[in-house]
Amino acid sequence: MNAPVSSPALTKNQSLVFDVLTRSDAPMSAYTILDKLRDHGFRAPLQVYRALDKLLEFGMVHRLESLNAFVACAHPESDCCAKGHGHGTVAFAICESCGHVFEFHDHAVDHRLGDWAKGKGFKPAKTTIEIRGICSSCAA
Amino acid sequence: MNAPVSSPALTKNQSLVFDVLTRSDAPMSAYTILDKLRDHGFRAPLQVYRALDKLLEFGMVHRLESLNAFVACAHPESDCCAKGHGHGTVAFAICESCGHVFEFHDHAVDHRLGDWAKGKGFKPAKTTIEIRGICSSCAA
DNA sequence: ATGACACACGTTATAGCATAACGCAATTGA
DNA sequence: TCAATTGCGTTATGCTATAACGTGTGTCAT
Ligand SMILES: [Zn+2]
Ligand SMILES: [Zn+2]
Ligand SMILES: [Zn+2]
Ligand SMILES: [Zn+2]
Repeated sequence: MNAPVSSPALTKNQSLVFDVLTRSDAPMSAYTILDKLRDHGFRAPLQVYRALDKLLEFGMVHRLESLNAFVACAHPESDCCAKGHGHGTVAFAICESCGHVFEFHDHAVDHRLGDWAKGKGFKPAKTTIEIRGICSSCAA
Repeated sequence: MNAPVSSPALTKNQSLVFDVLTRSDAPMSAYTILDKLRDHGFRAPLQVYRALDKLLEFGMVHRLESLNAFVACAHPESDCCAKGHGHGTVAFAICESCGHVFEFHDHAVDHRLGDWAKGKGFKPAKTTIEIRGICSSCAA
């Protein structure tokens, strides 16, 4: 199993941003994070974006492209092969009702897309998989 | 095979936007489209966004979430099952060097994600699959 | 120590993406 | 004729992200 890219001690700003994201039960935009952190001295978007850049680099946070928002990494226990983000592509299911995000990894999908790329000579750098829909709780 | 949602005759604005997208060999942002159409009387972003909304609804255009940009639909011939967008999820491979977008459909991926959703009781509404990377031409 | 460098930080300004809200005109169908 | 619908144009606004500047701090080789 590959290790994460790196995970040095977080700076103050990085910790603050990560804590806010971890406590949230839904994705947050950079500006929402900013508002949550004004009491802690945050004044400008760049303070958030710079922290997010690092957290993304460390694999501790994910960006949801279809929402322009961010979530703390939350692999389910079963995704042993994706621990630390050292391997494979992560997929997200996003409930449009409650906002909850399910993060998972699927080998078959991963390999299948990899095969397509190989067949075309396409070199993947980053793959985005996001399913928008309604979660079981909200559908009930 | 399912038919497209609908494809009535396009209005003038819709045709203009679609033509610009069709002629382009790379995705375009709404504002880039706007600039291309100033000579045709376009003055405001809404004119573009309203046309895009309809074209998306007709399945003639796709939005690339990871780029905040749009492409004309371009199924390869082999994707017989995805013609007209009546079935399945479309995936995109986006070259970060030349900007070219490859659109394709993969049953296995589609079904695999569907199975995950079924297992979780999640009702998918729209699925985004985008591979950012380098195409074979650019890697050579 | 001193200088060079890397890196996090703070601030201001700007760029880029998207929609709200208003009103008008043409079309359609009762 | 009279709604109801749809497309259109305009102005204003909001949300997302980065450029460019300078400051402070720690590390490390000289
Ligand atoms: Zn994760
Ligand atoms: Zn839900
Ligand atoms: Zn298509
Ligand atoms: Zn290329």
